[in-house]
Amino acid sequence: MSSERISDAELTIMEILWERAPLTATDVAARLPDDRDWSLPTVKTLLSRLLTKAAVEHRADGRRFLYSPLIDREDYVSHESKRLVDRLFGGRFMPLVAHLAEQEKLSDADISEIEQLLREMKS
Amino acid sequence: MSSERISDAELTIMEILWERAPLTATDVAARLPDDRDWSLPTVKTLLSRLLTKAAVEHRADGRRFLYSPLIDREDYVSHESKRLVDRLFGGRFMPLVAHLAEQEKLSDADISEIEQLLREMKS
DNA sequence: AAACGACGTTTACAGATGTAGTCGAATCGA
DNA sequence: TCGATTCGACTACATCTGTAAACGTCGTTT
Repeated sequence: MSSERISDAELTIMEILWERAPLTATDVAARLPDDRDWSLPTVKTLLSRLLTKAAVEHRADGRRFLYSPLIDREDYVSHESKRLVDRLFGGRFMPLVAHLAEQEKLSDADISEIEQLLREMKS
Repeated sequence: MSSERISDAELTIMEILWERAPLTATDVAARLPDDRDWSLPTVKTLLSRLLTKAAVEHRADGRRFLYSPLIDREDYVSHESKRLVDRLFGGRFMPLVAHLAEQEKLSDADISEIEQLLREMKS
C-alpha cells in the first residue's frame, strides 16, 4: 500500500535486496549491475530515500546498518503491471498480453512453453 | 525512436490527440478527463513540452495552432510494454504471463483466448 | 594518542515534472 | 477605433530524480 512510487534507480537497489538481504550499504554497492556503476554515497542516498518511502527497513549491526526490503517483489510487480495496464490498456490485462504476443517474436518452443503453463493454470 | 520519455501528464494530452486530431490547445483543454482539471496555461505548457520532444507537431491556423500527434499510439504502447517487461520480467514474455495467471488477473476465458492467439501464431 | 578509515547524515545541484501566472501581440466586439 | 478577449511565449516554482561531495563520529591501526 505504501504507494510512494519507486524510481528507476531505486528499483535497481530493491532488486539487489530482493535477491539477498540483509545487506549493508557497501554490500549493495558491490552488487550493482555493471551498467550501474554508482559511487557509495549515491547508493546511500538511494537507500535512505527507500527508507523514507518505507520500501526498506534497516537494523543496526554495530556501527553500520543492515538493510532489508519491506515490500514484496511480487506485490511491486503486480502493482506496476496494473499501473501500466490501467494507463495504456483501459485496465484490462488481455490486451497487454495480446499486444506483447503479437510484437514478440515467439519461437515455437516459447509458444509450447506458454501453452503448457496455461494448461496447468486452467483449473 | 524519439525516445524522450513522455510523462504521465503529457500522456493525458497525447490520449486526447490520439482520439481526435488536429485540435487547438483550447480544444484539448476542453476534452480533459474529469480527474485532470487543468488550467489552459498548464495544457499549453504540456503541449509545448511535447513539441520539443517531437511527440506532437503543430500547424498554424490563422493565429492559433492545430496540434497533432507525431508518434503512433501503437508504437508508444509497444515501447512502454517492452519497458515494463524489461524492467520487471527480465525482458521475457513468459514470466509476465505466469505472473498474471498466478495473480488470477486472467480469467479462464482470457486464457482460452491466449491459447487461440498462440495457435494462430504457430506457423 | 594520533592519524586513518568506514559509516551514516546532511547538503548540493542539475534536469524532469506538475501546475500555473504574466506578458505582449493579435483579433473581435461595440 | 478602443477596450476586451484570445493566443502563444516566457517565466516561475515546488517536488522528484539521478548522482555525488562534504562533514562529523567512532572504531582501528601504528
